[in-house]
Amino acid sequence: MLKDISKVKKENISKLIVSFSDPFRLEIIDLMMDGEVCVCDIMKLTKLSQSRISYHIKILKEAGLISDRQEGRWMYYSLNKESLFLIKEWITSLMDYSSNRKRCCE
Amino acid sequence: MLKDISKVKKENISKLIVSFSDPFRLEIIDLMMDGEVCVCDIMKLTKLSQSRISYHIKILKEAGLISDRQEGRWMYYSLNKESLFLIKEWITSLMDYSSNRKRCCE
DNA sequence: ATTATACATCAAAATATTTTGATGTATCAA
DNA sequence: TTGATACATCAAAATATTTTGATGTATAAT
Repeated sequence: MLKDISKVKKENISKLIVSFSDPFRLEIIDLMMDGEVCVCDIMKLTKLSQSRISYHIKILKEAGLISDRQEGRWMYYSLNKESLFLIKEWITSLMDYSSNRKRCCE
Repeated sequence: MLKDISKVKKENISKLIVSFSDPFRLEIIDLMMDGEVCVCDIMKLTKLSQSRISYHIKILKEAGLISDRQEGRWMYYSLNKESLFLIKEWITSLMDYSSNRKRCCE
């Protein structure tokens, strides 16, 4: 088991991964890779309804995956590199551990 | 938007990430980091019911995240490094893209 | 002040996922 | 060949997530 990644961190990871685990949210994340986006842009590009987008945005925000910035009536959303790094780190540690497997039930 | 990661690949990623996105599955994955495990081990270590474990195992397997190997009555499960690598690659590309953000709505 | 825009929030309905307990199947041991 | 073990599968119930449409709030333009 992972000993170097604390319980707290694992819970963060869990939330982050849940936030990733929806196809529409993946799509939104994908849009954000070109830079900041506002809800209006996401609407134009995805054809999802406004409240539906707001809902998914909220989940991404609560997981800490994206940041927002207000400018007048517009909200700009962008990816949080630190959160992405957390997940990457988690995956990396999984890979490291899984490379020296033992046998069980013996 | 990501251009170098194909649609097909993205759908795989989506399935992989969904398979990650459950706390019990994360726990099972965590157990697998010490090596192969059988359902009996997971039962002992997590106190989840057998069919419940089977259900989650099935999801992990269908996503391609784990492999199985039968030995008599025992099924041994282990993490698939290649799948972990796929996710890692995805995260990496997200990070690369998100480092040169543009502004939208202009 | 009034109206329009951009978005958030809410509650109800729709949908999807998970859990449970029962049953099924294959392997093994006696 | 009988019974036990290890696990898979199934259908129903429980639970959680998502969607919808309506309403709310803040900003901005007239």
